[in-house]
Amino acid sequence: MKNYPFRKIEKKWTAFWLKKKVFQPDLKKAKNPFYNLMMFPYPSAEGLHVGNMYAFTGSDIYGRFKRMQGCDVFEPIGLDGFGIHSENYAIKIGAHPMKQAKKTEKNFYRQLQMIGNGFAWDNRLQTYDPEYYRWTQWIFTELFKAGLAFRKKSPVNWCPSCKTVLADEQVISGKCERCDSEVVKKDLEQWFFKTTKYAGKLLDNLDKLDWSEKVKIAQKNWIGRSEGALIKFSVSGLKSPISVFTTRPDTILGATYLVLAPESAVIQSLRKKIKNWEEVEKYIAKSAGKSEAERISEEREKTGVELKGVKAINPSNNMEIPIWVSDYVVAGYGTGAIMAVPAYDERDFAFSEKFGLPVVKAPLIPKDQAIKQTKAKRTTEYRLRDWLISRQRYWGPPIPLVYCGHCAEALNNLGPKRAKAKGWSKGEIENPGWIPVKEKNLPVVLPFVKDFRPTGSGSSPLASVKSFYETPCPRCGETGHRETDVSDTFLDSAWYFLRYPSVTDKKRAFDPKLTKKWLPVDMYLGGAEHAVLHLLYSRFLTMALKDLGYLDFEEPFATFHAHGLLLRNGAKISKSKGNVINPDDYIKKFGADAFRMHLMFLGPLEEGGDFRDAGIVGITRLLDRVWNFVIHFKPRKKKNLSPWLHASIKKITKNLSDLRYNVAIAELMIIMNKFSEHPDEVSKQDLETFVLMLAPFTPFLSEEIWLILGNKPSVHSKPWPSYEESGIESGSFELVIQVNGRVRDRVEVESGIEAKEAEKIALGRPKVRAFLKGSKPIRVIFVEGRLINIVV
RNA sequence: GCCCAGGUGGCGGAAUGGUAUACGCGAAGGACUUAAAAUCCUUUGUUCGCAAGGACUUGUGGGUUCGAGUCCCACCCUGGGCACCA
Repeated sequence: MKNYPFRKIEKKWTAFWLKKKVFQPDLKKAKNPFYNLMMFPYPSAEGLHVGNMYAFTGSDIYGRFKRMQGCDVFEPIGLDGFGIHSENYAIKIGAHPMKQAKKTEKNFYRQLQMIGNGFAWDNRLQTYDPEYYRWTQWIFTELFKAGLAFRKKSPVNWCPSCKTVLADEQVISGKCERCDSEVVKKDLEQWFFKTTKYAGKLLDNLDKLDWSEKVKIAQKNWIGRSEGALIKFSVSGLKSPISVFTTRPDTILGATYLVLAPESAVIQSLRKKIKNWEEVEKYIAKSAGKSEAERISEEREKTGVELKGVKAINPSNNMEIPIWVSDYVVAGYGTGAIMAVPAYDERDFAFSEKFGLPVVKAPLIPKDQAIKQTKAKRTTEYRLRDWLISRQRYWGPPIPLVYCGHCAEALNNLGPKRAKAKGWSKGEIENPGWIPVKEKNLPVVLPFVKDFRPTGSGSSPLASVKSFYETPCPRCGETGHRETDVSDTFLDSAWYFLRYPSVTDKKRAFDPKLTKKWLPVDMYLGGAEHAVLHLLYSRFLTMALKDLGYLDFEEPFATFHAHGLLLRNGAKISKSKGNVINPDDYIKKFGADAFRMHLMFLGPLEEGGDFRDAGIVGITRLLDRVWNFVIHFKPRKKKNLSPWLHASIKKITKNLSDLRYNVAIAELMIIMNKFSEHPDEVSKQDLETFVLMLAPFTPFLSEEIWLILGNKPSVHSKPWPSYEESGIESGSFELVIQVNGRVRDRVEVESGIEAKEAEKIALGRPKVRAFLKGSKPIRVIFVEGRLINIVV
């Protein structure tokens, strides 16, 4: 038995496919478009991670399956090369990210070529390419003009190690998503995208999406809808009352004090009345300096200070109640103020215990009445925050806005109404002095800056490049000052799937005709870790672009499936554990086909798998057997498909649709085992059917043996084998005979036999008689084509 | 604490309420070989038995059912997500 010559074969077909553009659909003429998307990688200089290959292979198999089912499959790939990840790596090795990007790009595309995916190479894109980020910036200006991008000073997440602010979604359990450092709160003025505007839609649409359930649930929790009411508590001597948000207006009789978040503006307005102001101020300052982790690490031991000298009135019973400040109340949620009901809320109870406050178990009153009585307003609150989009870093698309003092003044003189009439955009009016760069002047090119490292000063390295920031105002032409922050990498990846079909379009971000034809994405496969990052941002951006009239759909991904985590010997794969797998080594040693198939055989794609080197020989054995069987194959007279194969086709087809590739591979092994047992009974059609079903898993080998069998390439554009239900039925089956639910005997019988006949056969069997011991059956259950159960 | 997913041989894992342990790895024995590798054949859940055959077995304990890995209840464990969001 020979080993199949994978090196030769893989080289040969890579060149052939490229030359013939087998996997490059005609995007304009395609009749049956199917957009098969996988999450594009962040290219690190270490090269393609085995986890990437696991995900890409899983996605590619599906794409190949759909292609054989008659779809024009579009399977693009690109590089998400802008951002902190690439930049931090460049810093580490002392290279410049701009130069480093070119190197990693070459290496990545080399590797992506090797793994045997059917990529549409003509449509690849890189987020750091000015031809790409030109349109990322255009999206920014469009959102800005529509009032969906705005500047705001607020306490934001700051990563001291990455020296930049981060979005809420990028803080994982109080730590930076990229470097794992503890994130602190800083009061800074930053750019945001108004994701909260779409909170309701982002949540409601989830029910309509065909997505992995766990991802939908993660998004649901992250958006976090709460139905409740705003209740006003008046404060003596204060004009405006304190408004609190509660989901439990029915508990209001038990509200014995109010609590304000330390950042609450209400505290400042009460300043003159507060007798212990110094103490209060000290507390506010102390909690401002705390990191998220610190607040949590104190084991939720409650802290706080009473605002002495001020009292609020509970509108339900007109009782005077004290007001406290405590950091257990979150500033950015609701109104940043709560009514504390220690009798019905654990957290309030803990606070009361600590400070000796009364716990009044007052009766509950019906919600509606409570709302009426207190003249409260029903509202819905979301946990979701606006997307903090600016970054004080170098390696990203410059935010395409210019600050102009003259325009700020002009706007002030005009007033908002006249400004609007004169054609000032919503964004310009709401963010005085900020003017978007005109479309024709995009991209704002990221200049080459020698010292690109983050400064830590709260501004990006671009802030020290005069030739960059000094620029004429796009509106009035006077000297303006460019925004020197760049945008979040996640903005690049929030729209890349829109760009793929239109990569060659120099005039628009995306061609309307191509977009209509190919989008939304038909099948998206990627990691569940992006549930509230990339997947949420993409949905937001699609909704925003739809409202701006650029798209006619509001959900970007019709179907999304999350693949599981690839482990190694039961442990997570990480550099620190030293168990990193380099796909290059395995491809060199076993071939891309064997490596692909091995990865897919480890377990169900959506559940992940445990990579063990030992197991790969099982796959190479199979492929060697297939190879030798084909090269020695001499078809006998028999031409038709063997009847037993119908059931196999059915199983494999179903398993591919369900992404249960491991089971499909097992079935392919069973077919090969049967071929080996009775080689003389294998018809040419049998073998070809097998090769067709093998093709999505082992594209190179399959193409070669397809040719050896006398067919023209490419096997990958041939129709998927069909089966007939009638072909699955055979003349007989094995009847299982149970006595009291336990299997006692089995016997081959004619298919289609009926209950009475089966009973007669069963009762005639000596084994069954032995178990019956002469007693008569009280009940007989017959399952057609399967079993008979005799109950005594 | 809350919300998901899961717990099946030595290991990865199969199983529309109907033959549990498919397929693969590993292991043991044999064939070929001077020998080894490769390959091929046989065996391989536990246990009692010389055997025929029996008993037990899908995290634990209950339940529904003629029949439960699968459905229901309670609990234990593992992995993931959220975490003072009122």
